[in-house]
Amino acid sequence: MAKAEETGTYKGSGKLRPEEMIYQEMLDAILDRRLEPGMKLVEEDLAQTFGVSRARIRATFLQLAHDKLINLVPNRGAFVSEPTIDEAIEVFSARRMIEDGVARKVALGMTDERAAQIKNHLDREHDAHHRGDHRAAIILSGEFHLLLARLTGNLVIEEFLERLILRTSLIIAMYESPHPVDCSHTEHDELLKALTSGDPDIAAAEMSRHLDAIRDRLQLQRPKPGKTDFASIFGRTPKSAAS
Amino acid sequence: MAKAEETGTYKGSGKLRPEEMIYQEMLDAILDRRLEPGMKLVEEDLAQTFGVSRARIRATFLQLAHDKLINLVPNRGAFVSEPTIDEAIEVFSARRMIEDGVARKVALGMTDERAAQIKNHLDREHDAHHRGDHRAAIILSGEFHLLLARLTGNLVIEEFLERLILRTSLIIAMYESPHPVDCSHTEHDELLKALTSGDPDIAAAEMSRHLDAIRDRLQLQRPKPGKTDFASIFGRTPKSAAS
DNA sequence: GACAACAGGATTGTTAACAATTTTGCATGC
DNA sequence: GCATGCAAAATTGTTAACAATCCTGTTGTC
Repeated sequence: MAKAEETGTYKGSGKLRPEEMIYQEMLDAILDRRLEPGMKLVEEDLAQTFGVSRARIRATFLQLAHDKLINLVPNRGAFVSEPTIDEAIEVFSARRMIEDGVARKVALGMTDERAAQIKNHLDREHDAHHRGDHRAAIILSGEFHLLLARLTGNLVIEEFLERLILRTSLIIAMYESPHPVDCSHTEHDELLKALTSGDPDIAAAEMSRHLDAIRDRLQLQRPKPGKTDFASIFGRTPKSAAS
Repeated sequence: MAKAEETGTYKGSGKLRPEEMIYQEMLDAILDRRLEPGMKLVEEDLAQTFGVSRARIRATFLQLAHDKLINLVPNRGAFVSEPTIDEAIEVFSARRMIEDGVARKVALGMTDERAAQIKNHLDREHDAHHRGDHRAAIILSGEFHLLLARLTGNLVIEEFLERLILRTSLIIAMYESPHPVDCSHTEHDELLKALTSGDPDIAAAEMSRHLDAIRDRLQLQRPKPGKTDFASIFGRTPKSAAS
């Protein structure tokens, strides 16, 4: 997961491994849309950019491809993933299936200390929101879900959900509605309330509602069947072979 | 997933890609325990065995490591995973969390055709069992769960569960009780009954019960804290520096 | 006899060069 | 003008050699 703050320090002690560093950098670039969906990733160029050999770039590609963040085509190369609408819907559906269970488990194992931990995170979310730091808000929003996964105490779930959240971030970056209406942070408040209610069914229901809400805020219509509509992009009406 | 029958033919048309072939072969070997947990995997040896370069073996290692089937230690090499008891328990817990949701979704979307599809698979399971084909039974048992995941229509869930099932197979291979009591196939019958009941809660409960049962049939005690008990293995009492 | 230092061998990590494939640009013909 | 075919450039796929690291067995010292 991309870090909300102090990006660049890894493992604390300054002993950073180049492998993970490159993965992180490319990850951040993809989620920031500095690398746009569909963009070709040339091995040699990246190798020179990062000052490493092509072999390492290749290994990094395998990792990113495994996380579905890039697309590896034999003999053609690597491309930043362009999740389709169907894929986007599937990711949200998968998250619902898993995070319903997470919510149930967290609700059942709730303690005062854990509630405070969640509350603390919510404060940071609100803070970022009031600062107007949109990017930090998105990242913290993802980390909220990751925190819940961690509270289940199940590393398997945590790791898988981390990947799904990354994919979600890419999907949001790609399909985000132009006028950002991320009222998401208030929904997290509701979620905390449901999680502390003690009723796992309520918690699961609230989680489902929240994930559906995120999905529904996206522009997951289908205005891209076939070829790009350049006419609307450039604000013109198509002319047939203008003189 | 390892194939239950006709192992060796891939993609039907004879156009087999060496990359996937090697992954499959190593996968089968690990699940068969021809490659035992903890065993060192030397790149050069494997490269010669498969007649490919070390680079390809390395790439295959990354895949297997990502699926947690081998362990990659920097500067030391690759080792067949030795899932700890804690990890085993976590995997089952994770599967419960996910497959509860799967069971719910399948129960809600059940049709006669799908029920027949499941029934058909169960017949194959029973058949393998009556033939006494233990290996096929284990594989088919895993594919039963994969079939349910496929019936959710969610590729994300399907792929993740496929990996978890592979891990489970390794865990079973490692912790299986000596006297195989895989009465598992009757449990799958129960599961089908629950899935066709129309009540998602019943389906989820039955799935939980089933997964717990598999786990509880394993020998997940803790008789391995520290070093191996050679004395019991060789049926002797330890002597202090025998003359 | 136990322990530390050291050397040799084995194995992984990395780099660079070469081969195969795809893409691109251009010329040719209709 | 447009499509087809060809050749060159760019890019990926593969191999082999070299460097760095780790393991093992030995030697020397206390």
